[in-house]
Amino acid sequence: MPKVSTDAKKIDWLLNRAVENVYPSKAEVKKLLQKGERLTVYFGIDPTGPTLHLGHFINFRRLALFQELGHKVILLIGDFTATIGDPTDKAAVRKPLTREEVLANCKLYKDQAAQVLDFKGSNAVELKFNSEWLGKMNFADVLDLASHFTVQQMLERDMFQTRLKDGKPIHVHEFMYPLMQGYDSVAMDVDGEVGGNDQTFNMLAGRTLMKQLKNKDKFVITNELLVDPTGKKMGKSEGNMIALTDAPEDMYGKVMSWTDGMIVPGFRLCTDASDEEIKKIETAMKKGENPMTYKRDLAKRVVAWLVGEKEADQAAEHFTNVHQKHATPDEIPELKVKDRMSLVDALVASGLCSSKSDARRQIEQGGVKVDDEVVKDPNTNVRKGFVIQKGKRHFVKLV
RNA sequence: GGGCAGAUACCCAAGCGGUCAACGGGGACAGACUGUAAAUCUGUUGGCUCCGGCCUUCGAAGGUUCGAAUCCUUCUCUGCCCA
Repeated sequence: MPKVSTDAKKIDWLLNRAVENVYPSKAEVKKLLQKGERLTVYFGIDPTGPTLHLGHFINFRRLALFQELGHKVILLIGDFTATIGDPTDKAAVRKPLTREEVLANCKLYKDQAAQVLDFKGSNAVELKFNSEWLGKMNFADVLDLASHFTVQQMLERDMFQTRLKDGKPIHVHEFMYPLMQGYDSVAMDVDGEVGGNDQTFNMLAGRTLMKQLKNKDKFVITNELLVDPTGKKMGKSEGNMIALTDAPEDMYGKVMSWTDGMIVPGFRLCTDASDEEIKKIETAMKKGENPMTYKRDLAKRVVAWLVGEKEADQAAEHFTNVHQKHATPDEIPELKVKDRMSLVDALVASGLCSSKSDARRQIEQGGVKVDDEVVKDPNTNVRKGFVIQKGKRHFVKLV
């Protein structure tokens, strides 16, 4: 049995760094952690996509620290839940995945998570699947679970309210999701859970069930979400959420494309920078210092964290060359061609443009370069050896 | 079960017999500018084209009409109200 540490600094970090809320309260959880008893904490992943992303890793950071302190950490794969479809944060119903899809997605998670969590040793992170208990429940069990909540409680959720207001459908099975997630806590008999702020409702359902079924006060720590504080752009644009399978240059680039307002939250959520350091950055930018410098620093740290130092350096260099100096990148995608073909066809064949019409438009608007020269005639022909560029950052070489 | 509304491009959302490939917003792409792929401004955003046009789209299938996203019928799905 690993020894449990009560390191004040670490506990402080756990409860404050990038934390949105702590239930029942920071003070109580702090007291609990200071007792030095070994606790069980978990984080649930909804296996709807094939890869983990930055959002998961933000939670892993907190888990890793729990692990470091000697607590038992469970990584739960919501393989059962994913077949139902989680309504969280979606205006519409998410379509359920098939079992096969879910299992395929799960496959790589462990490897990806191993980047920051320890799956070996005496205090290894335990991987669990909620189909283990949820798959065994019968209708009577489900009814019993459901009896612990009221429809009004379910409807409290923001997004249900929104949908009601907008006249959008709310399906009955969507009420089941918090129940299932809540029951996970009971089945694993955990002491606490961490998760994104957007999961608060589901996690609190677990608290309710835990109290009623096991008379246990499960704690919940919710993370800040990585969004622009002005709320302007990020809410829905998870499009530039960084996936673990992204190339390091892409990760770097995605951070650079975050709005300036995300720099400070980014440091708080994704780096080990001390609070003082972050404060300094904040004031410096307020005084008018170029945010780009800090964003580049952040981008590099994020890549280093997710992939490695070396890759981070390379990604930074790549960015300087391609985006700031506008140099042609060293490695550009290649397209095999017979000999000569029309520029339009080449653009479509390489995937740079989605259709011939699109290609023509791009050319006519001056968005296409061949061997560094803007080409405005859509009837231009190209042949082997030419480098075609669309916009600032899309290249293809004909070979 | 009854009544009433609705289904439009990637998303939201106008249009309600011809001038509709379909207003506007978001997103995306491009251009200018810059501090970067930020912000701002501008343009583009169904497909094909011998650049004359041609073809396919407005929940589905039929119908009326010289002509339909627009009118009619049936069907599917959704919301609201009543029971």
